[in-house]
Amino acid sequence: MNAASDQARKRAAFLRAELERHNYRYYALDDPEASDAEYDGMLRELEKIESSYPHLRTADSPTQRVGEKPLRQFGTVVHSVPMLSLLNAFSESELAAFNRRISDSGCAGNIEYSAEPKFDGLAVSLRYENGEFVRGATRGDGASGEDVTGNLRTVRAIPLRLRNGAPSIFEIRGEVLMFRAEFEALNERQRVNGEKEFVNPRNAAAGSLRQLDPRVTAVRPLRFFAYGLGEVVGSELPESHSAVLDWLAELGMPVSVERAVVQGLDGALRFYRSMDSRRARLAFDIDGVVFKVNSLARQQELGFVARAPRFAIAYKFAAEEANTIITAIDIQVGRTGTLTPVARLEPVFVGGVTVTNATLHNEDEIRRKDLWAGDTVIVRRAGDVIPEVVGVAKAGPRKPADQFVMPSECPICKSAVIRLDGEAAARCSGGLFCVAQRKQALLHFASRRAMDIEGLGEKIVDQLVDRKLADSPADIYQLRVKEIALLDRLGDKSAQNLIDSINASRGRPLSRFIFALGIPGIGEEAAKVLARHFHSLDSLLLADWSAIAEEKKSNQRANASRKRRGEIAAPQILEGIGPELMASLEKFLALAQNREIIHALAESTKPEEVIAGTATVLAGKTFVLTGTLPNMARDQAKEMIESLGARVSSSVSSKTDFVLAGDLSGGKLETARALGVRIIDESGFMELIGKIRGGT
DNA sequence: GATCCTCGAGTTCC
DNA sequence: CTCGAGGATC
Repeated sequence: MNAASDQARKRAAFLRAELERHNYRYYALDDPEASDAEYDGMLRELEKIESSYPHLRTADSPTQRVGEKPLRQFGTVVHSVPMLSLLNAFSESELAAFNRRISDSGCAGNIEYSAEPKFDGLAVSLRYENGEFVRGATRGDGASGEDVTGNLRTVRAIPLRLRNGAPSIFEIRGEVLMFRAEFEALNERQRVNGEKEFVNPRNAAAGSLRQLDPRVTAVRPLRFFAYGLGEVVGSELPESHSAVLDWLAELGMPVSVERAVVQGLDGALRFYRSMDSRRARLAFDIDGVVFKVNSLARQQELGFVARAPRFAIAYKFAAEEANTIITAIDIQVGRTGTLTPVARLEPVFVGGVTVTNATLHNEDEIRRKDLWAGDTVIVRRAGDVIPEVVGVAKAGPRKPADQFVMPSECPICKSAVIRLDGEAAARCSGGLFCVAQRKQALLHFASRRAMDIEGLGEKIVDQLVDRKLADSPADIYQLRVKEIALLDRLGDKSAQNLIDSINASRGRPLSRFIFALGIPGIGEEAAKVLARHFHSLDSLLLADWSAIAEEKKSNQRANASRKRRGEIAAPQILEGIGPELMASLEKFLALAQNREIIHALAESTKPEEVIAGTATVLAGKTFVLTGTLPNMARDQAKEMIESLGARVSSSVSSKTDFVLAGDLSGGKLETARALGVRIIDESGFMELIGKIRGGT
């Protein structure tokens, strides 16, 4: 090796070490030593050396952070140790309950917790082999995520090489996020370049990390903080979680300086309050704090529930509230003619998004909260998603016209508005005469759970109805490519796609067809019951409702006496369909207009009739689903359960046999725990059905 | 007649 | 997700 090359090698090694040291000071210690210009100077010098002596270029060189070639799509990484989710607490009493559960499991005195802020970013896993960063992945469903190594390589807060003493295999779990100030600056650049701005730092971080082109990620100001470990080979673990964090910091990982060790519930509450009050002054968004039992030995004893550790909890901050002005209270007309008042709001940024509309449910609700147009109101995002008007912060001018009055005629079709005694909702009496109801009926017909016609959304339905191309669902099947292609923003290609999906919807199961008709009170469940009972559309149309009502009554009486004698009850006729729903069916099916539509639809769609015969492996069991399952869609799970003869219900009660949980928190789980209902996760479910199938 | 359980309907934003 | 109302049950 010649002298020049040897010198270059030394210089390159020096520059690399210096650059990583500056990254460390900047991102991990928040104590920069070099100026940006000095840093850039060193980086350019290193690039020059590496281009003159390509063999000196190493994978962990800071020059490799600029971003590789764009990918077609991300690969999948199976996490060697699953990335779990956390139990949540939303109130002091829930946190106290968590603390009590830990004490009750045999822990005398105050429990020591490691406390950290809960970053509002994206969880990722970083894998280091012999100290070198080799792979990074998103959390995904916890079991496997997307391979975003190329993107994470560009994040300067993530060391490409750990300091000496790193275990041979070392997986670090942490959060990728964006600082608020850097997010603002990014948005400013986006604005200047005429590109789309991001709503909040979280979305910006998520969007940047999921870029297929790492060169884009490279110019986004992403940060990283570590908070835990995955797979570790080649080293003993420290005794406590706080020691793990200290260890990560020593190895050069950014770890939040806000971390602390607290004693017992009181200490935890103090930490929570202090973070809550300092929240606005932090450089980044947090949505709560996380407490973990500090002793790793105790953690191991406590183990896991479903997919969350029992030793940790996220105590979330109360939903953020904001004040804004109601500019107007409008009326929306639903599928069944329900008139729903909606508050139009002066756009306000709350809970991470800009809110402009909020439902006010009904007239009584408006009276109860005493809302007038022009009032300044408090808005929050209830249950994390749906905007809710909490109440009046300051009354507006309140001119007589500002008070909400439910109109006496439908704002769309001018038909009379009727509010039945004891009902909360006011309804337009126009039926299919009302354009709004016709449009909603079409949308419902095409919706995913009904006939599932992809591409037939609001925009298209509006135009089809306004241009008199379709009045009822039956007309959809008569549409021609030529007609659709004339609609705004639709060419021949999209028109053909729409026709294809309309054709694909022919022959759907009878239950979907019945549901799609949109008979008041007949939802998915009732539609299934009807399909199973009548088997065909013809027999449903011929049904003699008063006879069925009679038969049902006598069946119920017979069952009651069987029960008294301790016998097993016979299956109930049309279970869940009582007098009201029968009346609704009778009325709907008697209308000549509806019958015409149904006959025309039956002609073009030929719904698949139901052949009797049911599986019974899980007969009589009731399941409730909650959260997202790692490997199957909710609907899939539901179908599977039903095909095995069990029922899927939407809320947990003492009659529930199993709660199949994907996530680890939420009302359904709380109820299930309180009632002692068995909670299983996806793998538990697979085991269960395997066992039952195998055992019978 | 009361109570518990379930389902249906409406809803927001990206 | 939440509310309200219908249905089942005692």
